[in-house]
Amino acid sequence: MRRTYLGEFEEVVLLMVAILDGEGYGVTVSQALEEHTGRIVTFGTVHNTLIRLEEKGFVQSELGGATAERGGRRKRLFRITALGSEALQEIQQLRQNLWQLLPPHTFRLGSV
Amino acid sequence: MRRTYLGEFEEVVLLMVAILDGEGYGVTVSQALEEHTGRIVTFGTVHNTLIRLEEKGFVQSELGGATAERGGRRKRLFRITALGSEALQEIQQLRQNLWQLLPPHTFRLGSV
DNA sequence: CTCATTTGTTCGACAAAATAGAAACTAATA
DNA sequence: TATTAGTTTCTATTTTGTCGAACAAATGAG
Repeated sequence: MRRTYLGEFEEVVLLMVAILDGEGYGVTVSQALEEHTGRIVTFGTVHNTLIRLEEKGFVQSELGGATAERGGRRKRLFRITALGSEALQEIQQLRQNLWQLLPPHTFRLGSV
Repeated sequence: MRRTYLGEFEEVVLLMVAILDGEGYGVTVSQALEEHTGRIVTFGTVHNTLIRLEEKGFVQSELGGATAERGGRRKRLFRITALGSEALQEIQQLRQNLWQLLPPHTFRLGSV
């Protein structure tokens, strides 16, 4: 099946990583996700997705240095790769094109 | 997993159904898909997705009348429902908002 | 110095979606 | 009426999406 596409959730998470611009890790991504999309998911969910994105080469991660804050394990910070932003652009472009092709009445009230 | 979101592929297929404007069924949707996205999938793949979309209430189907063509079983024609077009708009709107938040340098050459 | 607490990460499991391939139907026509 | 082209449906497998809990490290309190 050799898929290379971005899944639905993967895409949103990738977008969040890009938005967080280097400050993204399990916790911040979950928060941003909730804040911007209203979607609530567990860390595990986010982290698994992050790992899968990394396997696909869409993000890169590294352990952050020791924090100054109280307690806490070292963060694994994620950032988007060139491949990742290409994938994002590609899929967005494709959808944009498809939207152009929609018959105008599709979104009139009471279309069904 | 109690999902209500549109999956990645589901969304593209839903878009195709809307574009085909009442003429969409297994074969035409696969063709349109290939034509517009370059993505090649089997009828079975498309049909399964169509059925799932119908279960979710995003499309509606009915059997077409007897064809005049050489043979062939009656077609099951699909069209998008109001709920379907709402879902489409909602997810597109959300992504549009997220794109606004992307830091400008995300798409500069050599960003990684 | 050691240990409970805090803040994170990772693992294991499983449901749903994506996908392929082939079987089963159906109706027009030779 | 047997053939056959055009479609739908069934079955099986891989990926994604999702959760819950186990595990790990840094710090401050005693």
